[in-house]
Amino acid sequence: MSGSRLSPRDRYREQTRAEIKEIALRQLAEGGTTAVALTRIAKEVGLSGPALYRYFDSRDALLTDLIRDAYTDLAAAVGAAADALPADTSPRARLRALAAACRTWAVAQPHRYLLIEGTPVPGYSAPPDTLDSARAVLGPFLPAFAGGEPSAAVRPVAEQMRTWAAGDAAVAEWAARHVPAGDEAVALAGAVLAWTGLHGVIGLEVAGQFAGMGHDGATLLTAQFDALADAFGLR
Amino acid sequence: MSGSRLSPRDRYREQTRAEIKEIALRQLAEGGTTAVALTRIAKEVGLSGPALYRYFDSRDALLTDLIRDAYTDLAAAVGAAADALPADTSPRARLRALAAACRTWAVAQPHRYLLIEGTPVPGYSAPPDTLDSARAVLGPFLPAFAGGEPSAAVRPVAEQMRTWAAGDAAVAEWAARHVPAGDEAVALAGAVLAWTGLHGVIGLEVAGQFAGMGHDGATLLTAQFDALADAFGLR
DNA sequence: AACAGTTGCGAGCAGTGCTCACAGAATCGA
DNA sequence: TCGATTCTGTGAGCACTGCTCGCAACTGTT
Repeated sequence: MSGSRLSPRDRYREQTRAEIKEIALRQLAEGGTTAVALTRIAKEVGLSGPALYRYFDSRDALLTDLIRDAYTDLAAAVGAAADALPADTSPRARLRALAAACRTWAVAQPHRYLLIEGTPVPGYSAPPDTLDSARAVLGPFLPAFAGGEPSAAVRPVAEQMRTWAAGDAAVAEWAARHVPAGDEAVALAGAVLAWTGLHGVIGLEVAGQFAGMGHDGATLLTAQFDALADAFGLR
Repeated sequence: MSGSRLSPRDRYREQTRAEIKEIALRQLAEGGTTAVALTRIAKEVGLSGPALYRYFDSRDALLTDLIRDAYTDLAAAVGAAADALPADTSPRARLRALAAACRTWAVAQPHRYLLIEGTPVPGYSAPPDTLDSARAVLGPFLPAFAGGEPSAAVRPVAEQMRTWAAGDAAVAEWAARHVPAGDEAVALAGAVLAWTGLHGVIGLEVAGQFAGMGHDGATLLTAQFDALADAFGLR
């Protein structure tokens, strides 16, 4: 109970865990989810098969850890982009910047984006903190929509958000932390539409669907978000 | 060389091929792509392991066939929805109807949507006719944007489409078939944005990301497409 | 020095995709 | 009708996967 916060044994343990995850990440980048093979990881790290199970309960546990890491990493990237903006940035410019940050992160490491937002792994069940992570990513988008005046097109969504926030305390608290009172429903609607807009462009681009076509994700994204800003009457 | 268009042998062959695909589809629905196991398919169809390779060159060949089927099926659904519309349908209503048809198809069989638009299978390379299939799905969207007047937000996309169509004859021909001359660039921009809009909502919904949240895909989709119609000045 | 906890290994099980050599049946040509 | 060719199916086998078990060794503490 005295002094040392981490025994040397635990230190070593964390180190090899990190090494395992690093190799797994490389395999993921090279061949997708199914290419993450415990046996090959073990061989590469200098261990032999079953020894890996001393560090991860199962292959799914490893992947879950990678998913969690990817989420927090993406949230950090978006958060950093938000913090880098001057205080007087227009909502429209803010949306553009955040969306671009999101896309840049995803395009730089497609496999990690596919890991968190792509096809769910066959049997896997999402870790409970996934919702929190998703909220952490979308949080910086919320204030951009505060004070927005939704057009007729997106007003039904805002209406739906109102009943959602009323029923889900965690969501209401999350919205309240980013947005002045009264604007929650509109901001939530904006965030959700930003989410789908992001995924629409990034998801297709990352999956390689734009390959050989004459359009790139960047202009599509800014167009999408400019249109979204228009729909919310943002300057 | 006379009469019969299909020898009894070929008939039987096509029949078992269909049976194999049917079972594969069921396995896909139950456990995702990785759950499609040739061995179990063989057992279920009453054959023994290697016999399946008389009908499909490899597991990838089977999946490719399923992908092709899903694409043509989706294209047929969208096409049918387009044909069912009265001639005087407004562009906005047309967009809504087509988007809804697309989503209905996807939500009814999520696994098949994930198969065509989800995470690419590890090593697999898309069949060359995938592009044609994607165009077949999006074709009915094109005429809705003819005569549209793109706002500043989406104008850059239209500009990009112009150079794209100029460089890709197949795309130009495809656009010309659905839209009067002169409107190609705008219509292409609309179609591509419709594509990303569709995938943004449907992809997330089908992947189960909306589970436990207070919003449903239908209102999100119509909102997205209403906003898109606004961005193109459609009535 | 003795004890417990941790870490690692080898063998083994069940499952996967896939290849091979071989046997039987269906089909076609003479 | 007979013979040859093609097609279809089988069992054995290879290499790989995730994962479990029992046993040995090594570490840190008492």
